[in-house]
Amino acid sequence: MKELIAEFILKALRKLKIKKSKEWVLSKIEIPPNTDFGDFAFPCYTLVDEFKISPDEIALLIRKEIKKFPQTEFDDILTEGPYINFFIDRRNKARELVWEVINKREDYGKTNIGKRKKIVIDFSSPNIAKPFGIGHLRSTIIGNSLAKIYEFLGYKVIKENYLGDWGTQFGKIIFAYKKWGNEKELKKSKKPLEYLMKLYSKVNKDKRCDEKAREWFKKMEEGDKEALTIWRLFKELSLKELERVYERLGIEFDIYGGESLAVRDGYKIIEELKEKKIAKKSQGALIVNLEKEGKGVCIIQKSDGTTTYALRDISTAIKRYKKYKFEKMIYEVGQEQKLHFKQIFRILELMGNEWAKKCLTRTHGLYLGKDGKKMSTRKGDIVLVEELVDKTKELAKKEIKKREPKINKKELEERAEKIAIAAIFYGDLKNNPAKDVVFDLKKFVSFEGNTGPYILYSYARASSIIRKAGKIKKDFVIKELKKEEFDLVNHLSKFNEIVLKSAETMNPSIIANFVYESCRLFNEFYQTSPVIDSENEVFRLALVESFRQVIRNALKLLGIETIEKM
RNA sequence: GCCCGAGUAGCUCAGUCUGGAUAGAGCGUCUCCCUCCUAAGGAGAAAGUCGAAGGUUCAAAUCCUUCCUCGGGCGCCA
Repeated sequence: MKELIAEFILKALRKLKIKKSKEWVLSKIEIPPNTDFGDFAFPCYTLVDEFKISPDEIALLIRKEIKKFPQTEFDDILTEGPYINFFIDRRNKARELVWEVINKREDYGKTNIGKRKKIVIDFSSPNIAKPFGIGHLRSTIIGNSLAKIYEFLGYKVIKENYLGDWGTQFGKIIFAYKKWGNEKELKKSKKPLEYLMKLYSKVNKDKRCDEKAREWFKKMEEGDKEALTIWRLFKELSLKELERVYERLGIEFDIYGGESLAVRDGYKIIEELKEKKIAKKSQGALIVNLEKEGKGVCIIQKSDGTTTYALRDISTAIKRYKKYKFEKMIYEVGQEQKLHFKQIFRILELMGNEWAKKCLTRTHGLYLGKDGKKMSTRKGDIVLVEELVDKTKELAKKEIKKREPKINKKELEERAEKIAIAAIFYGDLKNNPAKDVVFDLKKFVSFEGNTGPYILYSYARASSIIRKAGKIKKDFVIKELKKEEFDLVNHLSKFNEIVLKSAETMNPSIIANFVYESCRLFNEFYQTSPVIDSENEVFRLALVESFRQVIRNALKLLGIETIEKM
């Protein structure tokens, strides 16, 4: 369509003795901000130098020429100030869109640009010495969404949960456990991680424990039996709890990796780094100095001989490349780790790994406390993911009961759970990942406006119409197309380009915003245009069905499930 | 000090990459709409020096420069 417009404009310009290339014209054609203005527009102030008259007059002149050409593609061509606005055959567009969505179903919006090339996504990756707090929720939700987006585009995605299961913090916990804890209490405790957590915060309060913690960590690295037995016990308990949460959230991984698996190969890398003279000794530690490149200093091995997470990350990256030969590897991590990964990628490159440039980070902002400052485990303001889900779920239950007092218990539970998860996932994903989010439970749990429940509610309304109307037919004739109908159609037709853009920018919020806008337009349509028993019933039903399909497809990419009733 | 982010309505944010029509939403405030497919909804109103100043351009929230504010990072935490 754009091509055709460009040709018309070129032809008109030629008549008016102005020379321009087709590329130039194409680059100037835009889509108006509002469908009232038309479907495509050509701005004429781009031609003031050539014409030496006002842009409004240029628009009139060009339009006059175009009007002379025989054409059937456009419903209308109008000028509005300096713009020439083209109106396409909207009924035709509506019919095509609705057919396409209904025929393609869950494949609507899919492409195969990925061609099964591999993308490794490292996400969630919680520190398992701590309970699963909302600090790790962002990575979990965003990473999960990115994985689904790339899969939708035909990539083979490998989802890896790279557990923080090694390091000095385990030394701390072991020390604290040996000093203040015991196995009986740990096993008795319903939430063993909370028990460990108490020990952890106790040990953090006392700086004098750091030395002991490092000693215990050193023992772990040296293979000390007692240390490793305790460590294994903790890891097992953590994993159990984590898996339960992941299941609730509907999140799956292809692989549970972990730093502990990277230690052995780490020693080989130390040798390589020394040999290639990339790393050197400094103050007793082994470091790679990247200060000249503005990337600071990276510590590879501490002065007591223990490994660092930098080393383990390098080791893991190499192992992954050997295994997958990935096209891309994305680390979904907090922004505070940006420098760390810059260092890792650079060191990999210095080691001669060409593929280092295929590694990138998708960094997200932090959840901040109400004071606008970082929330920290140490301050004790940790919010557990399960607690958050439970609280949100309680609220959802209340709302459901208001509307449906007689609902049976099983259905209530299921529906409330899905609403809660939608609220939490959507509440996160609607934000640009790069930005910090102030954590406000009230906002998370809010069900009005731009929220997960609003989306689910809109969907449920649409489903209700379909339920009552019965079968959808495709043999409709659109007599008249209302603005609310076309705006919805027009918006739904952008789904594919939205998915591509969100993949390109690794930003699921683009899809979330698309979903919101779709629902807003649907609700407007819902309010103004009765479906059942209307003159346009067949078309409107098909449109409602298209809306449902697109929302389902889009929400799936965000890791959110729809519900039919609300 | 240096390096990354961010600064848009009272609050929370879209829009900035790729400059163009009246800067959009939600929450909150005010006014309407359930004899009608789910009011967790819709319509309308009030509310903006787009952090500041320069610059580029026919045109700047958007691009460039400088500055200010906030957050994060910067050698043995991850």
